[in-house]
Amino acid sequence: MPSHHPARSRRSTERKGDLRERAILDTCEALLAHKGYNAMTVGDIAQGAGITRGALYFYFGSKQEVVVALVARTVEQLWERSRTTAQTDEPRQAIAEAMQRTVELWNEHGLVMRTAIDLSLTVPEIGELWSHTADLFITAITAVLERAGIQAGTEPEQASAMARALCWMIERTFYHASQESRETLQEASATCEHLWLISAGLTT
Amino acid sequence: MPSHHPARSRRSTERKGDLRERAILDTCEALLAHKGYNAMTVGDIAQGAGITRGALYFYFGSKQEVVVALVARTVEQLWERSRTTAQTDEPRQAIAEAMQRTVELWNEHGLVMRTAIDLSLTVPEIGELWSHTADLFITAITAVLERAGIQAGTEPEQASAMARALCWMIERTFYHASQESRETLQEASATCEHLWLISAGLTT
DNA sequence: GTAAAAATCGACACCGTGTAGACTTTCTGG
DNA sequence: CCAGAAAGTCTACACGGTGTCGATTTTTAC
Repeated sequence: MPSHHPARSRRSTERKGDLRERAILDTCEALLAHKGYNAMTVGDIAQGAGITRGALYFYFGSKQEVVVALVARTVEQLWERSRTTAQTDEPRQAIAEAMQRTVELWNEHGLVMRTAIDLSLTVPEIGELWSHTADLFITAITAVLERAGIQAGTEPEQASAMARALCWMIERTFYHASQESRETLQEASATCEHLWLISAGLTT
Repeated sequence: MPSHHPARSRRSTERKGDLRERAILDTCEALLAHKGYNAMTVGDIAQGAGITRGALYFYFGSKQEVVVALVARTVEQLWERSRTTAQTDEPRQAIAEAMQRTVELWNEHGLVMRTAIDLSLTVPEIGELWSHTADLFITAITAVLERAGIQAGTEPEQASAMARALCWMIERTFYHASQESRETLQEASATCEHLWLISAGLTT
């Protein structure tokens, strides 16, 4: 089994299998888009990637593992991006920028993100990945709220709990809106931004 | 096939099948609780209800249909209850009462509600049922916001859109919290209530 | 150029689904 | 009360998807 390349980044020339592995994930993403998780069969993925089922099992142990890898690939991009994004001090601006970034995220990766959310329950690995991602957002929102003067702490009416609720609001709102259209998503974003601003007491 | 009893309420003595039908749904609910939807097999349900797979297919056409019926049964209770609940004019009180009712709802039916949410995508019938339920909530929240002075309308920063976002916030927050404990749910409720109050401009 | 490692294939066993047909139990009306 | 119909139940089967295995071919490394 390939996978798990922790430190061997540039060992020898790229294995042929690495190509296939990517082809499998790409196919999986495409199939997910117009068949959905349940309808998508291991045979479909293999066929799309140009190999047989038997060969696919050389790379991944199951359909679930394929999807876990796909989610991991996407989510790592998210982490990467959020790490390299400039942090603004001014809360109003920070909120606007965060929402803008989130819209882009969902425009680009909405499908995989929705899949991740849907499978969080049934596939523990994905649940892990997604809850870690959510934690990053919650931490960021908490920081903005505190900077805007909301009392720090974990009690129900303090920054931490509020940030969590706002995170879920954004997740769910974007989840639904991203199934519609870009315009819907943009409007949903405006609404969320507005509610975030109000919650932070920044409406004067 | 039984089911579809629109107006024949008290026709003859209760059919034996009605008993079985309820037994099937009860078993399904129980299995859902400690095996989850995917792990639960039609054979499991039949066994739990004291019949064979073949007999179960007399009542329901598939596992999905069983779960749809279970969700429908639960959701009808919700509708029933929300219809018979007193409406309060004073916004602050209306919000407090709504949140209290919602906590009770999730305490009693959390499992089925989470299942409904999870399957909304894959089972259109359930998606229908749940989105209708959400609409009831959104309408109610919208009314409260307007009464509290938020401008009516469907633009991103007006009552309707805000209500939708708040509804998703509550749904998702309760979804997660109800998996933990009653205390967590109660705290989550307090946070949501706080955010709802702030959004309605009722914090003076 | 060759031997080990990587990749691929086809066949198989297993399990869950849904259907069919025969059989039994329960109701209903004369 | 009893015969025919309706309701309920069962066993057996066919199908489709999953995951495994051993044999075989291709690629890579020295």
